[in-house]
Amino acid sequence: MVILRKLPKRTQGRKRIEIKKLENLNNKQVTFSKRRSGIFKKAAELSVLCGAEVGVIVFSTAGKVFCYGHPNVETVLECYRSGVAPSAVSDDTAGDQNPNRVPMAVFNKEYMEAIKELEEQKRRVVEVKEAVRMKKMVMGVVGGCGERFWWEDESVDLDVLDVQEVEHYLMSLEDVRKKVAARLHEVRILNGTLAPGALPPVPAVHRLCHMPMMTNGFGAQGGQFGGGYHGFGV
Amino acid sequence: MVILRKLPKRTQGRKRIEIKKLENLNNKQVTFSKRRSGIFKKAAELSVLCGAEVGVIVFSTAGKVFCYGHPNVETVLECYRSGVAPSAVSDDTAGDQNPNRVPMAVFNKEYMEAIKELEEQKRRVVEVKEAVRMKKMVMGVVGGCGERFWWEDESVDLDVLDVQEVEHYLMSLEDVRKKVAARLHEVRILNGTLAPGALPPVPAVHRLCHMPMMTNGFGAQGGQFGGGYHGFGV
DNA sequence: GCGGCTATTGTTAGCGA
DNA sequence: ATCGCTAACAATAGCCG
Repeated sequence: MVILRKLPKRTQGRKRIEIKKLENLNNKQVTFSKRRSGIFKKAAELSVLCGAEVGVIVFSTAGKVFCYGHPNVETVLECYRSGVAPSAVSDDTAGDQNPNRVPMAVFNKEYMEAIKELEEQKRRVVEVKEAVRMKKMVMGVVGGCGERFWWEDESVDLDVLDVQEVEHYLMSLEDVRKKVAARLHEVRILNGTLAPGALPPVPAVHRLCHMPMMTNGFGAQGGQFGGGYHGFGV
Repeated sequence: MVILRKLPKRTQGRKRIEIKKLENLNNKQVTFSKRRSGIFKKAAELSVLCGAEVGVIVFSTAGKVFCYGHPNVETVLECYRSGVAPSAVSDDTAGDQNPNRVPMAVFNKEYMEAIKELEEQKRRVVEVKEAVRMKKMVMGVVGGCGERFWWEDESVDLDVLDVQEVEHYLMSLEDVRKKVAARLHEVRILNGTLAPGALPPVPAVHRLCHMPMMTNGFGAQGGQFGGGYHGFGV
């Protein structure tokens, strides 16, 4: 006969806590991390279950920002500011919902965006030129890719890539970054511009307020989920 | 002796559901309402427990907007947009954390803007093409660029290589990498490939900010929370 | 639409590595 | 800071008003 002995509890298990400021720093950080991802998960589920657009922004006391958004944070924020529902812009998965859902509005919205974009292009010409120059330079270290940066290639479509491919893509990106970083270091040293430890000043080259569009590659059109989650670290 | 009889179950209780688009309209609406308030409550708890600033925006498929924010939505959004850390101004509970975060906020703001711009380069290539095509169609005339776009012309001066430009692209590259990493993380979370509590592969974040508050409550029992919640139809 | 009701699933506090 | 574990707690699916 097998004797079953009650094993001593390995943990106390969850305990109820009051909803008040956590004083213990470590505890607070752990809780922040767990609950934050919990909220993001909930947000993702809500967007999938109900076809809702969701945007979540969280600032930690340490000053870090975390955000989640479906289809992506910027789109949701922009829609909030403009008062235009994201669904009117691109999402069309809800065909069963409201078939005659103001197609005109959709058209108008896209049209407006197209016009805006076109106008932006003019101002962007200068920047593109700079990009071309950069390409020439970077190709020296990265290896020629023809007329464009390889990451600008249309064939690079995140939606189609499976996880492994994305991982590879990631590593490649990191690799390129390192190479460029190395190249930059060389240039700076040669120029005597190098300032140890100093963060590079960002030229106020790009200042445009580009209207977020649903064509975003990180959005979710491809799969059943969309949504982007990211934080910005220094 | 008291005889306990098992009463017939009054309800089936909760049932597990798949996280996929709810087809039943009524069901979807109910779920949307319940889960939405659930998220708001979670957000409120997070802000109280961890002193975090949280902003949540939700669009229903019907086009209604609901939001919650601590201290309030606008503040959080403004913070996000500007990259300014309110915590540096008002709340100082985190003084032990990161004394030198204010100057970074300024840097981050410009950095973010620059990054956003580059992030869209890939998409823009396609858009530029379309824009040019549109122009041709609409105007019926075009200043011939041959097979290439004017901005691809070799005559573009390559001699001037500004270090700042290199730095800019370097940072942009890094960000692209982060974005991809974030996307991968998202896919993994939704696929269940990643543990629920897992954090993004990216050293997530930074943008500084912080500043508590809150006004109403959704889960705000006892007026312990502040935070603002409101929705408005479109 | 909202709120109440369970039975059940899902989340997470506390601990350790 | 993240990860796994586990028991306890909290959210909620499906119903009924």
